[in-house]
Amino acid sequence: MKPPGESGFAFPDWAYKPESSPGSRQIQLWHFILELLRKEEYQGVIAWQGDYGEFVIKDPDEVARLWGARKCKPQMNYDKLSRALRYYYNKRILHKTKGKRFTYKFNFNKLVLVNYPFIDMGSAGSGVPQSAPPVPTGAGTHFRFPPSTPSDVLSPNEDLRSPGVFGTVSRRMARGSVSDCSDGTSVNSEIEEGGGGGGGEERPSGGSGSGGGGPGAGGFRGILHPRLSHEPLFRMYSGPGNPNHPPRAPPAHRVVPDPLSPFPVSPLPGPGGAGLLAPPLSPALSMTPSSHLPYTPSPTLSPMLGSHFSFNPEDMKRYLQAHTQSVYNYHLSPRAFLHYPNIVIPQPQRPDKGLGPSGGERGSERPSLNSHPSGLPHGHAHPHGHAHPIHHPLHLSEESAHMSPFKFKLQPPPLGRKQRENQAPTQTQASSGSLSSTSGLGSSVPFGSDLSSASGSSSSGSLSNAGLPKIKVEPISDIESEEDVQVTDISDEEGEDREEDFYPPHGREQQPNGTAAPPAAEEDLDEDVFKTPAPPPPGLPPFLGPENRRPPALKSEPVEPGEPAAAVLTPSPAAPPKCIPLKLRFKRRWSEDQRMEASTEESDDKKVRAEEQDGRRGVEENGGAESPPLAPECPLPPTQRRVSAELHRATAQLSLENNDC
DNA sequence: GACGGAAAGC
DNA sequence: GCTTTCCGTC
Repeated sequence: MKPPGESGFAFPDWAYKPESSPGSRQIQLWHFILELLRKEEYQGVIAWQGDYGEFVIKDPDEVARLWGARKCKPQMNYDKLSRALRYYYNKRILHKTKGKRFTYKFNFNKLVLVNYPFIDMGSAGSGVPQSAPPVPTGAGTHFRFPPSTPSDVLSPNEDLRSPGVFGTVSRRMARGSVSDCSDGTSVNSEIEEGGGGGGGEERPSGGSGSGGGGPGAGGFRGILHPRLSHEPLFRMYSGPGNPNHPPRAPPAHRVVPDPLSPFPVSPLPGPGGAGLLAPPLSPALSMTPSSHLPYTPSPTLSPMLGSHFSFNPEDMKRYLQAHTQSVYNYHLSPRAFLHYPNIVIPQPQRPDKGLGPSGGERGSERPSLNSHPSGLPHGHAHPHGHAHPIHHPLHLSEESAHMSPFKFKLQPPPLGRKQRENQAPTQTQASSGSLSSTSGLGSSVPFGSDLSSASGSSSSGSLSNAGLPKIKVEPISDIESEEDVQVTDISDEEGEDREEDFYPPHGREQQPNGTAAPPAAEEDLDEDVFKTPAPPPPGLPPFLGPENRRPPALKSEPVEPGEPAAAVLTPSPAAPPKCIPLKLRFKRRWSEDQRMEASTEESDDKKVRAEEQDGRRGVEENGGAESPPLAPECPLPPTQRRVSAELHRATAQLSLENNDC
C-alpha cells in the first residue's frame, strides 16, 4: 500500500460512469480497470507502470476475480478477462505492451489527449507516474473521450466543463450506481468503500486536500476543486514511494509560474532539457516518438504528441512551431518543399536548438513567431464546445504583426493559366496580402489568432510583394473534423501499429515512388482542401472571426457552369466591379484556356510559377473564394487536367462574379 | 502468455 | 454493443 497521495488517477469520475457506457448498463472493463488503477489499494494488483497509459496487471488472478465480482461472474479468470481486453485492441482503447507480461497500455491519446489538449504535462511529468494519464487542468477545458469508445460516457449534453457534471457523476459513483452483485463481494463495493462511496474515498489523497471537496470533489479527482493547486494534485500520483514512477524532475525545476499562462505551473525545460519534457506524452505512442519520425507528425489536436510539450507558453510555441513546420500540416509531402523553395514557413522563435523531430528537418525560412505569450487562454470554449487555446479572441488584436499561421495547409497553386499573368495586374485589386486574402477566407482556423497575425505578417507580405511563388494557404481541417476522425477511426483502422494512428493521414500521402509530385495537387484533392474562404469579418483581421474557422456551409463544391454559387461562395469584395454576362465570361475564359492549352510545352517549373501567379490573381479576384477542385482520383494528362481545373475554377469564379450582377 | 475466431449471453 | 465462454493457434 502506498502512502496517501501516492496513487490516484485523475480521471473524471464520469469516466467510470457505468450508465454512460455505450451499449451497456454495466461498467465496462476498461472503466473498471481505470477504477482499479486509481485506487491505491489496488496498486498491488494493478498499477500504472512504464509509459503513459501503460499499466501492468500485477495479479491477473486477482484482477480477474475483482472483475468477476463486479460483474457477478465468479467464473471469471484472467484468460477471459484478457480476452475482453483484447477486444479493446480494435477499439483502440488498449494496446498490448508487447514483451511485457500482463502489461497493457491505455490509449489516452485517443481517450484524453486529443480531446483534452490543455493538460499540464509538465506537472504530470514531474510528479505523476509516467504511465499515469495526464491530468487535465483548467476549468475551461473539456475532457472527454472519443465517441466511439467512452464516447458516450458523457452525453453531448453533459458539459464536461461543468463541475456539476462531475459532481453529479461523482455522487452517482458514491452512491454505487454501478451495477453490482448483491453478495457483498462486489468489487464496486470494495472500490467504493475505499473510494468515494462511504465517504472514505478521499482518504488516500492525503495532501491533495480533497477532503473538503464534498460529494462533487471527487469528480475530477480534485482537479475541479477550486482550492486544489496543481502541486498537491499531482502529488497524488506517484511519490517517493512509487519506485516505478520516479519524478522526472525536481519540482523546483519544473514549476515555473507563468502569469501569462492559464496554467498555474509549467515545466520549462532548459535547453536540451529533454529529461523534463521529453517524456512521450502519448500513452499510445512509444516512448521514443522522434526516433523513427523524420517529421513531426501532426498530432491532430494533441500538442503532446511525440514532443516536449506543456502549456507553458514557450512549450506551446514549440508545439505550434512543430505544427507549422510539419509538412503534414501543410498537406505537403516533404518533397513539396523542394518544389516550393520559397515557401516561407513561419517559425516560432526558439531558443537555439531545435526541439523534437519537427525542428530542423526542413530548411525553410523561419520567420519569427510570436504567439501570444499566454498562448492558452482557458475557459475559452470553442464554438463547438472545444476549448482551443489559440482560438481565443484575445489574440486577435494583440498579435497582429508577428503571428504565424499555424496549422495551415499549404496548397500548391491552382493549375493555372499562365497567360493570365499579364492580365493579373489589371484585374487584381489591391489586397492587403495574398495570404490574408486566401487564408483569411479560410474556413477553419484552428489557430486562429496566429493565423490572423499571419495574414499581416511580414512573411506573407514579403511573399506576395516579392512575387514569389504563391502558395495557397489554407487552414487544415478544422478541429471538429479532426475529432471526428479521431472518433471514427477508432474502431476502423488497422490495429497493427497503433502508433501510426498519430500520424496524420497526410503522412501516408508521401509519394511512394519517391517522385516529387506536386504535393497538394495530388494529395489535397479532397473537398477539405477547397474550402470557400469567407471574407474577413469587418474589423477583424482575417482568420480571426470564429465564423471563419469552420464554415461548413462555406465549403465550396465544384460549381457547375452557370450554377449560382452564391450559396457557396461569398461574394468577394475584390470582385470585378463590372458585371459581364456569365455566358460571355465563360466564353472568354474558355478562349483563354484554349490558348493556354496550346502552350503546354512548358516546363513544370514554369508551369508552377504561372499557376501560382494565376492562383494569386484568382484569389484576389474572387477574394480567394474558390479554388478549382482538381481532379482527385483519376489522373488526367497534365494538359487536360489543367484545363479541366481551370474550367472548374473559372466556372466557380464566374458564377461568383455573376452572382453579383 | 498472447492472440483472435466463434458463439452465446446480457 | 459489450462481454463471456470456449477453443485453436502461435
